[in-house]
Amino acid sequence: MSAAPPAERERADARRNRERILCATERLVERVGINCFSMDDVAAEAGVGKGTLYRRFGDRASLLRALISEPEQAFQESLIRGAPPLGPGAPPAERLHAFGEGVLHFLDGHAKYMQAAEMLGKGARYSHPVYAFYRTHVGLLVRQAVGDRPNTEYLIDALLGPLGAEPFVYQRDARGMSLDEVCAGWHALVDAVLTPQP
Amino acid sequence: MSAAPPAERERADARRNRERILCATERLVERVGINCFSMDDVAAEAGVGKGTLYRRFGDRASLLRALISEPEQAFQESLIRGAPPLGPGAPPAERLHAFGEGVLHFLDGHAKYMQAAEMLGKGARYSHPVYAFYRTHVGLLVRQAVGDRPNTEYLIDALLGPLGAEPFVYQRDARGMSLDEVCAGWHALVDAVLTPQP
DNA sequence: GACAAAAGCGGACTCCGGTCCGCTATAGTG
DNA sequence: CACTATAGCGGACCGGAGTCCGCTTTTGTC
Repeated sequence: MSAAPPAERERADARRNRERILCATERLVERVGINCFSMDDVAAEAGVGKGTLYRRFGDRASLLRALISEPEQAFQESLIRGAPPLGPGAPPAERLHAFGEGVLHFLDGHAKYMQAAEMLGKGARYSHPVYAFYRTHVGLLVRQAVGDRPNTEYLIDALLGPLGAEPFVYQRDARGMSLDEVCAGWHALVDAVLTPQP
Repeated sequence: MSAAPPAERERADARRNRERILCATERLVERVGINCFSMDDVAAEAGVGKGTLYRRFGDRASLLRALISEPEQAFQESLIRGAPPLGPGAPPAERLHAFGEGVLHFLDGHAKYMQAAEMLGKGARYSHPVYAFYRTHVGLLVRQAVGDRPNTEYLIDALLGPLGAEPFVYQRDARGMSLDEVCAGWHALVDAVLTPQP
């Protein structure tokens, strides 16, 4: 439970409260579910004032996101510097396949948080830096794989679409697809997009 | 301004109030923008009580959706019974291209409402009947075009992904794409998905 | 037209996310 | 250690979405 970057030097009480808040939130999520507690509940459970809560985590979505920022950053790290096929070294098409599978596995483990975070606050998904990061990554791999073609920019977004939390949860929970089935679909989509048109 | 189905027989005052509410909402949207008025404002502008507002339109999202239900239903109608290539008669691949272009044009005209409606209320997009309808339609066309292949279900969702209001607004407003560019992207995506794998 | 059932109405109320601002603890400085 | 500037704290407060329930209007019946 650290999960937030002590950007510069962090005051002692601030650090203490940050950790209290994150622990309290985790406890509440586990106890009553991610949508069944208010921000006041969090503040009370953490033993801090509401203002403190909001000073550190600007809103509910950010608070939930903070709970998974550690594994999320680890995943991003492994895209840039990890072992192939996720990291550099493998052929681009293979890395692209692995990227989607990685995201889907991540979602499978943290869907609750991701979905809640994506659904709060307008247009959260596209305006969040993580989308920009994924977009750059996928764009690079696509161009490495098949060169620059018309509509590449559009196709990048089309590829990223089903890697969002909301579509994933829909496929898994509403359509009853297994993680493997979703991954298989992803691979089919990647193959379709990378296959040259006649 | 009728836009709501008088499912059975509708009481006179109810009808009067429904129309008042819809008109008032439209006026407010035009005057201050879609996100800058409260439900109380609507009730006041319409000269009805808040309870009346909520009795008829269960929540804010439904109210906004009701404002475009007429053209939306017309579009759906033209998919089923309209002239080709949107309606029956054209080859399935062609109909699929036309379908996406139709949706994108519709979005371009009604993005405000669609986006607001999709972003309010959790998971609105996938649980809304309109998604099921589109899904069935696209599924039919894809199977008519290329038969039943593995992962077809996944690919249907992948095709529908970029036809949502949020991705469209992102592409148009954040990425600065023109409607034509977005449509071109859609066609490329359809071609990619329909092209047989080597 | 009188009556009763029920469909519809309206606004007070609750709950919650997010803001504001006066107060307090902290950490450098001499 | 005393002093001070300031980061951090906390809870009263606000505005808005959605609920509740007693009251009013409508409509069908005789």
